[in-house]
Amino acid sequence: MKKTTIKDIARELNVSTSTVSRALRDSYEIGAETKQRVLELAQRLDYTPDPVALSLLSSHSNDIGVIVPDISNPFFALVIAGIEDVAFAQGYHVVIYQSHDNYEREVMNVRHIANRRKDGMLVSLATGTQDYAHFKSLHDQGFPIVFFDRICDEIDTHKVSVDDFEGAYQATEHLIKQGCKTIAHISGPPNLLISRRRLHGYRSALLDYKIPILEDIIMSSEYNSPEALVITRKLLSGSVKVDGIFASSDNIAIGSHAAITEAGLSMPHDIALIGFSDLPITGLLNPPLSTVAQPAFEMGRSAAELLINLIKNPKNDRISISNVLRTGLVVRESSLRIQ
Amino acid sequence: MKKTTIKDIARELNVSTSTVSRALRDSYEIGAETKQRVLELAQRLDYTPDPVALSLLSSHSNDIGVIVPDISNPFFALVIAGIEDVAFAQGYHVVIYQSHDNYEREVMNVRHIANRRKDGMLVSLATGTQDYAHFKSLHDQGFPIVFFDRICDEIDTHKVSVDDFEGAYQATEHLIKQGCKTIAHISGPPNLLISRRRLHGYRSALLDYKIPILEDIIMSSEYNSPEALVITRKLLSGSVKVDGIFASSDNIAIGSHAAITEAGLSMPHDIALIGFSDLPITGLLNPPLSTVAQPAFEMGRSAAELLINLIKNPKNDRISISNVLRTGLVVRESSLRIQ
DNA sequence: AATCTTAACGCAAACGTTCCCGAAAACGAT
DNA sequence: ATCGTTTTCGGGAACGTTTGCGTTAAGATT
Repeated sequence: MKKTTIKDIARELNVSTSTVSRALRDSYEIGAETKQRVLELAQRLDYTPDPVALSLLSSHSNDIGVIVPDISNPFFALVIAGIEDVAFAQGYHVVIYQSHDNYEREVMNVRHIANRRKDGMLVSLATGTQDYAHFKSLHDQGFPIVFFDRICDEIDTHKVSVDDFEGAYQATEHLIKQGCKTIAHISGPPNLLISRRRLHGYRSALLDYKIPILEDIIMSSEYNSPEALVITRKLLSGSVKVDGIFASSDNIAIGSHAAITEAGLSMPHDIALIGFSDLPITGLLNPPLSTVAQPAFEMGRSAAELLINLIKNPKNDRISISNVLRTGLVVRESSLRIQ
Repeated sequence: MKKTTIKDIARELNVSTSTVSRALRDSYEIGAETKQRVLELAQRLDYTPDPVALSLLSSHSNDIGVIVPDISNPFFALVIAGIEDVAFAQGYHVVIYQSHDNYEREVMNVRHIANRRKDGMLVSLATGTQDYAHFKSLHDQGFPIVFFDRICDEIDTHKVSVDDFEGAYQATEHLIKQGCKTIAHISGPPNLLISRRRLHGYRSALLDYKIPILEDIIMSSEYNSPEALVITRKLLSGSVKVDGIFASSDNIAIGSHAAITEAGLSMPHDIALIGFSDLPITGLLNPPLSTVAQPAFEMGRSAAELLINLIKNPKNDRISISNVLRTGLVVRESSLRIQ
């Protein structure tokens, strides 16, 4: 029971493969009767064109690659859902790759995507990536690339992100307005642009409200809960007594949440806590976690739209669009002191 | 700056493509000097063989496909990590597909995998799947398939799962030993084998301990938190007062956790709660969630090993291995009444 | 010197398609 | 009857590889 090919149909009908090919594509230069017979037999034999052969011939595959650090992060899972939403509608298939925040893996993923003739790629950078040559060379050859969330300034292509500065500013400002006097920040890895921008927003808010910035209570963690738990323990056992924490992501905030509870402190009374992203679980914590909503699904949609546009109009190479999505403050009990 | 092919090398060196091909594969029938020159130029031109052409020729791709309902479920993310672990080491690349618990999507994914000449596939079934024809026909043609976690009895191939019955039995028994008298169960979708097996374990435990089974407090939910939250609300507002809940998965338990907290009830005092899977977040909840540990990573490893073995030895078609992994009870505060 | 090995390489088919060029009928028009 | 037009189709190259088989020239064997 081998897969039926165009040749099988041709042989059976005593016509050439070119005729079959044309008939299947409903070409005008094939007679109505022949067309009919081909279509019928193709139907009966359950013929589907071979994507690999097509790929070899045309140098494209109708699938797009997506590289994310980690699919278990619900934020990325949601972005991917958004990507699939528009890609699917446009007939593209999306192939997911994980870098595991590892530079070498990212390079391998990029190679795989290019070698397999994917039509384009969407990428959110790995924490470890400092060198962008693997993207640069492809981009210079005209390969469509769009960055999202964890973007970089070094490559001139379309990007979609949120206003990290603004979101961080609002979160910090919110804590200030709730009466917090000593607000700590647990940042992400410093080489990630989003980490720096959120840190910047935090600093600016404190500055604007004339609150002294204490470097001792600005810590850094990877974007995951277990490490954030450890870091927060360290923060809480430090010499400075904090009454508010702005975490650079929800995963970090979840770790902090556990550390605060563990230390027997109450939220928001002893410490007000706010995260970043609005992951689905945050509302289910006890107390529910305040956060900055990030339109993950929409980000995926936008990135996919930009990419597909890039694929279909390679000429538009010149102008690079940077789509900056708006964030929204989501206040829940973990930071709500004043009703 | 096109990709360099074997032809480019051949032309440059005034040899035939076959010579280049053989030289690159270090064939004995190529002279030492020629081999040297080819290797050198290939190096300099950064030649890499085209996987698509190879695929067309040899009918395999060195990729394996993985279909899961939802990558944002940390359990599946962990399984995939396990799969990647062994696949990577054996030179295979894993391509991830999501069925979104939708039958049609699953069928599409299967088609895509078969059409792209993937070497094999690993699948955890979608909730909606009742018909297995799309797997059956491929399997009959000798295509390597291994099921994991959400397996089905209808297809005779390798499978990896945990002892759902045993895990559920232990969880229920644990609640009984903690003094719970009225234990509810929130099950998963009934057409999933794992749901039925866990339900069965629950029933058996109650039976063995001579506790009456109340059908009114056996509810069913999809495997996600938001729906479980709603279902649990309904359970709590019912006429039967429960003092223990065994949830069929951690995602369900997280929803129940939120509902219990929301209702002003305390865990484990008013209600003892236990889930299934031991997702990373469960330990960070307040109070921490008891659960049944499921060796997700190991499950992925085992499934991948079975699949790769199947790929490399197509003859072993006959005997189908069912690897049943052991579960482990993880007792945390949400169910710990007796110290 | 005639024949046999062996080493070293080229030809061409094959994988499944598409598509550019013809080319053979059929048909009117002159 | 001759000549352009359509209409309808086939041949073959191309995409990038691998591989079975044929070929050539040198060296070894008798």
